[in-house]
Amino acid sequence: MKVATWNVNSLRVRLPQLLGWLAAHSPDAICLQETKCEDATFPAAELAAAGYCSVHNGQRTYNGVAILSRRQGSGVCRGIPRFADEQSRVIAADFDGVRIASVYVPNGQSVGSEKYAYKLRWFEALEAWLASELASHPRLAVLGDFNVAPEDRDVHDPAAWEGNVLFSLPERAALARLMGLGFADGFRLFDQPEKSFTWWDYRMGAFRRNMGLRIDHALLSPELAGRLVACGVDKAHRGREKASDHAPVWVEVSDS
DNA sequence: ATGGTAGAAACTCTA
Repeated sequence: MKVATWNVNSLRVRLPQLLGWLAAHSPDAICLQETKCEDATFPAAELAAAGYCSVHNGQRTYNGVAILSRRQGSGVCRGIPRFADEQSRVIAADFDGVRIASVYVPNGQSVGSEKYAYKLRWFEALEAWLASELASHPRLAVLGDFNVAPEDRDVHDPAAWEGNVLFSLPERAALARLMGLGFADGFRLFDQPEKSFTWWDYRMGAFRRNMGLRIDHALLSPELAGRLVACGVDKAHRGREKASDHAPVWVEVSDS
């Protein structure tokens, strides 16, 4: 079973690239973030024509998460239960005995801002929810844009980023606590190229200079981690025309 | 030096 995650930065703008990626990689499921559209304008028909079912938690202009899948999901959950949030940042569903969650953690804007405080509160709610999800779903995969680089090696220039949003210690601690529930970082279960990132700013020629951060992650419950056979980043996408500022990340889980 | 670019939407916000 191949599962991917991709912050598409507008689904309608990125639909041609998404359809191309699905045709080339044929994932069983893909988690999307920043669809930036309401459910009413979600391109379900075009995706169905490409062979994918979809579930969406959308909103106008900002945010928006979805899961596309070869087979129909069940038990769809929109948002973090019992956490009041006007922003559409979570959707989860069951696919052939695997619980998949697509998450879009708040960016946080800048350390000390109101949006940063919201990000830290949001992480606490996510952690509490995922603790109960882990207890009820042994095969749980949480994929998405976490907007946090976990370690120095996940940042092109850790000294320059130290203390900045996406790499500040409170954010890294929040992600570490969440991982402490028992999740594995799928990317680090395998040898990876040095300076592997998943996001590069559109500005200042950041991609050309590989000035990136690894902030998109695939977290696996212990049972799924034990079945993981590969994980990678499709960096090639980021160099193409009309690319998202994020590259797709994918994991391959053994079916047996 | 607080820049630069992309997207949605509506003359500005978010990332």
